[in-house]
Amino acid sequence: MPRPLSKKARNKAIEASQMLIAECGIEGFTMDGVAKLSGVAKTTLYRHWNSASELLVHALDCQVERIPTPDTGSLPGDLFELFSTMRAIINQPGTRQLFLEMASASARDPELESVKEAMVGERMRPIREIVRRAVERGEIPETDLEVAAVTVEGPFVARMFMSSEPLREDEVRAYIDFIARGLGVSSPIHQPG
Amino acid sequence: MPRPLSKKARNKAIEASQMLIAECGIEGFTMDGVAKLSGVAKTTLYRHWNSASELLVHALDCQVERIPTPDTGSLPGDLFELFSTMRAIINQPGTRQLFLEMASASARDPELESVKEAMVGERMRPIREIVRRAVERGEIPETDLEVAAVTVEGPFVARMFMSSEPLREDEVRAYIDFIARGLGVSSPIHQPG
Amino acid sequence: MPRPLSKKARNKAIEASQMLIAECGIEGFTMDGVAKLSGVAKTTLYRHWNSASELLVHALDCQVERIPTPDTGSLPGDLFELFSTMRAIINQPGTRQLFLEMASASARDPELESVKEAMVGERMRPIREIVRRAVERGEIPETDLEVAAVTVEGPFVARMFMSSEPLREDEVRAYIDFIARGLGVSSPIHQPG
Amino acid sequence: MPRPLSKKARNKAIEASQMLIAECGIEGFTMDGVAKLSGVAKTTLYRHWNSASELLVHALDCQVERIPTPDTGSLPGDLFELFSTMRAIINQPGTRQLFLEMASASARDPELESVKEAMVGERMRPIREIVRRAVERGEIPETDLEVAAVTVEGPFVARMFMSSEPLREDEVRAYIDFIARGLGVSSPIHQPG
DNA sequence: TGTTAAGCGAGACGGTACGTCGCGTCTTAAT
DNA sequence: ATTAAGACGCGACGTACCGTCTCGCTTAACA
Repeated sequence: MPRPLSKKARNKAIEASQMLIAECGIEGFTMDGVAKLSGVAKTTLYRHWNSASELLVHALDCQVERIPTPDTGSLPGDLFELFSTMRAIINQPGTRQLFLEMASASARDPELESVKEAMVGERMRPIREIVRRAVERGEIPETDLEVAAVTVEGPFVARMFMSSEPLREDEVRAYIDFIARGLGVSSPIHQPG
Repeated sequence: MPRPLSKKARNKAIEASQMLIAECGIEGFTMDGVAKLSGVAKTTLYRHWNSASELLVHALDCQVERIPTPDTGSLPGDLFELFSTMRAIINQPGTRQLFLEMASASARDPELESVKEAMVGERMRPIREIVRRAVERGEIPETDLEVAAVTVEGPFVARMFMSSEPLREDEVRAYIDFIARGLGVSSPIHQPG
Repeated sequence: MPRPLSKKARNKAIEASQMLIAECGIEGFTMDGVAKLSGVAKTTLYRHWNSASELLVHALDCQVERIPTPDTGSLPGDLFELFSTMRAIINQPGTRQLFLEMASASARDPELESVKEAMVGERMRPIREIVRRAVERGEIPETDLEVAAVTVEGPFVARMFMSSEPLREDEVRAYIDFIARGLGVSSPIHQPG
Repeated sequence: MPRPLSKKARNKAIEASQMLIAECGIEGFTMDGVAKLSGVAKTTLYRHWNSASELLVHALDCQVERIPTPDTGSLPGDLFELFSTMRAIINQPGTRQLFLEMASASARDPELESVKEAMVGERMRPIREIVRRAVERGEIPETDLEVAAVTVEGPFVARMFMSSEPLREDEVRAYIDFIARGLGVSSPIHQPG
């Protein structure tokens, strides 16, 4: 019966958060700052998000684009398509920070686990889908989808985790070659030179 | 010309820092905390390190475990050996969190980047060595060592990133199977079915 | 033409206010608290009273106990009777605190002055009456009733102000002896020694 | 060994508090306000005083002058002297508030009890002294000093408690007459018109 | 006997102050 | 002259009430 949490306040807050992050970096992100910049009262911010880092994560999350699941008919094709998109996104400023931020925040605060779950799930959904279809097509042997998803995304996650350098296309190709072989796919796409 | 900065204070501070990190995580690391725990005055801490994160970095840096590089004669054997050690380390309570926090902290604070680099590098060194030897033995075709290291590490990093469940041995085996195939190894240690 | 402000809500609010004050003191009195405890919406509270202190005042005002004026035929007898009742009230847990908080709150907030006036007035009325009758009986010389009331009340107020110890009966007797002499009464009820 | 709480900060804070109270009333007294006005950090304020009301009480306390103990040779004389001074002080703005504030604060917070004790004790010391000397001189019969002090100050405390009107000289005279008779002193000072 | 304007519950909202925590600097006394 | 101890200015944190607002729902007086 009462008013629901207003989308207006919510959006103003998120927008202000993103502006603040853009201007001052993650370091400069502040609840007081967001409140002042957005015109949304601090109290209200805390009504919508439980902590500063929760809003931070959310604001970053909203900046990251959704990835469509490609369907080229072959596993390597799908992977190449997917990771090309992914590469563009990962190389956007802030994306890497989002993932790392979120990972550590959720490790610290169990309440954030579900948020992370959703975010990670959303990002990893296409991979699972691609692998599932490849199995259905008989392109690769039956596998535990979960393990497969982890192995497929593995190199990308590791790369992101370890280096802040932008991901190059040739790296993507190399990873896909590797993954395809690992999954036992018949014809890798590898096109040298 | 007066007394130089004392090593005693320095060591007490580092030790206390490590204890604090172990107990409370990176989040719980505090100059006041270190001062109180170590008995070294805050003034002194700032004389030795210029900021909180500098000391944090240093303390973590001193803590990076040297993982011995196994040498069983076969790539899968080496990997299994290595990741068994790794698994023990990763499954220690707090390790996962430390890694994740490290990651996000370093994304925020460029000063931390160097330590993360060191921690990551230390983990990567044995992998590079193992792959290099496998190539020398003719067990696998020539590869870019850097890419290989990332692909090998990949599933483990991704697993750690995604799930807080302890890593099981059978998962390690599955990942190694996958990696071995991905690297083009002739005879994997373990055939499914 | 529409519906008038409902007495039901009004009464629930007042009752809840009194409960809140009884439990948490004036300090603990809160519009949110009253709303929650009474089930009356904050909106409604503000429709009935213009501010928190207005409701507080009203609730306290409704609570002022009517102390019966004793009539034993002698001034000391009347006083003893009156202050025995008073003693019982003052020694109730919370009463002292309520009075003191009332006093300071009214010093801060002029809106509360009127309630305090009411509370004080109600306490003074029997005293004035008792003294008036004593004068009529010729028991004591003519006096300014206002001054007399203050002097009679004096020791009890001061006692309450200074000490949180419960008021003992022998103290009451001592004060009454003193007061009776001060008022010039012929035969005190109680000779020391 | 470390720096003691600095008197400079302390004094600046008290002064600012008094200015704030003078300008905005007790209602307008605020820790943030004091911090801003004084240039003393809020943290430091809380290092010196445990709460806003503790500083408030202290600041008010510092505004109240110390009362010298008169020694005219007779009880009524001493009382008249004392209460004339007292009257001047009580009629100063803030004094009444101080007493009431302090009383309720100490009733609420046991930690303040000692502060109140000190303040009240300081104020009541002259009364006890005066009565003690009157007993020594044989001017009045032996009495329990504590009870005597309460009865003497009674009317004044009650007056202060009950009314915010300034205390008039004729009231003081009336109270002293009353007190003198109550204590059984031989020759009241009463000088009609 | 509807109609309808107001009362009502729930609680979100913009504010302001609270009291706490960590940072990095400073001051003091004691080695 | 370095140290231990810790006070200091700063500024963010997350919480508590305030008094206002916006919702649907209910209800009593009028038409």
